[in-house]
Amino acid sequence: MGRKKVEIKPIKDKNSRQVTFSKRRKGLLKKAKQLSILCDVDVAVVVFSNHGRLYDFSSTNSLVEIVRRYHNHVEAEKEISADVSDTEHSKYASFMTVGELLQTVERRLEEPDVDGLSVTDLVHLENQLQSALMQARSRKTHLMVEYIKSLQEKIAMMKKNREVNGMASDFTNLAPVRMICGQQRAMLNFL
Amino acid sequence: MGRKKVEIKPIKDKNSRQVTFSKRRKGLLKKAKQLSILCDVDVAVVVFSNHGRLYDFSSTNSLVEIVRRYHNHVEAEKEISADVSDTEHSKYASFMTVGELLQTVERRLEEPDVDGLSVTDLVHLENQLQSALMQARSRKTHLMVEYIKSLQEKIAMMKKNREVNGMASDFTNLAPVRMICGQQRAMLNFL
DNA sequence: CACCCTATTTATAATTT
DNA sequence: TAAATTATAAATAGGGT
Repeated sequence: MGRKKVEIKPIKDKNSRQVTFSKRRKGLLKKAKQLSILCDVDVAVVVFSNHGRLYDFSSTNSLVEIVRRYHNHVEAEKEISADVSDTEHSKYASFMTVGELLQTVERRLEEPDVDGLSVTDLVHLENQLQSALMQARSRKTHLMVEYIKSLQEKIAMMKKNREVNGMASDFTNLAPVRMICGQQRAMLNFL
Repeated sequence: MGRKKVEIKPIKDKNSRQVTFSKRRKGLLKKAKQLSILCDVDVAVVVFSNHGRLYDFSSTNSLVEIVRRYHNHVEAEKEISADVSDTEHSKYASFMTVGELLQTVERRLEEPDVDGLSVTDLVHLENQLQSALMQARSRKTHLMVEYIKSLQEKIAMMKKNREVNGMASDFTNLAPVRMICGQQRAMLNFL
């Protein structure tokens, strides 16, 4: 809607792209606000300029709230049938290790290219780093669970030895050692 | 842009509100797509109808990705000065317990009101439930850490007793029991 | 509801300042 | 280089099916 019809394809000219971005971004956020008011619904819009700047609108106080609802929605729809950690693991198993990742980053940052890294490159790197974070998040629960298991085993062995030696123990009436496994573990990961 | 100018205020008539919602939602998502293509930027839009249906657009594969970037952005801007778990705790300390919450929900759901709960009520309940989830999330790390500590203490005591009785032990050369505290704990919560 | 129709308003591309 | 203007394209309100 302007002096002439424009095709919806990437605008090459850097300058007019910036102008269009500014105008249409403003328009989009305005429309979002109108929709939320007119129809009494929750709307969130997030825009990342390719220079990393963030523009957003949210009908509720914080966008985080809508994001949470989105997550709930998505999570609720994917069956919680399988072990969450296993799912996550297979999903991210093919990514680089954190070590490899850091090496890649360092290598890239040393490249003496004209303008350094392209936006596309940076986006790719960011995604790789994010994947590594996902791995870490998944492994957190795994490691804690394993550590707990090893401690439980130690205790079991010590108790056994003690019994063999026929000694009274103050520890037998402590709360029973519950194993953490399966569903419980999936729950921990989910949280 | 229609037969007459409309004020931007909640549409009372249920029917025309639904029609407007449908039209403008479609328009908003279209604009979002155009912006992302024309200006080569990442855009995400999320709309929740007040009947809980979700409509969204994302320029990348998954909206989750943009959400992650949003979180990164926000997290990067708030100083990570204080202990994460303490921050979360104080932030949600005043909310109801999960038990109280469930009672409230049950009570509300039994109300024989005209149309049951109002949208506003449901949104409020949802937020309360979400807050409870946040509490749970924060407590997960806390509980696991406490459990680990108790196991470590048990082991320490057993070792001590054993030494008093002058008995040789296979366990003294096991990996030393490391305490999880402070920064490590904040890190676990963050992940 | 999900379309069509079309008078009008709104958004915005090109142009000027 | 950005801000204001203007001519035109696009979105959509209200009405019908």
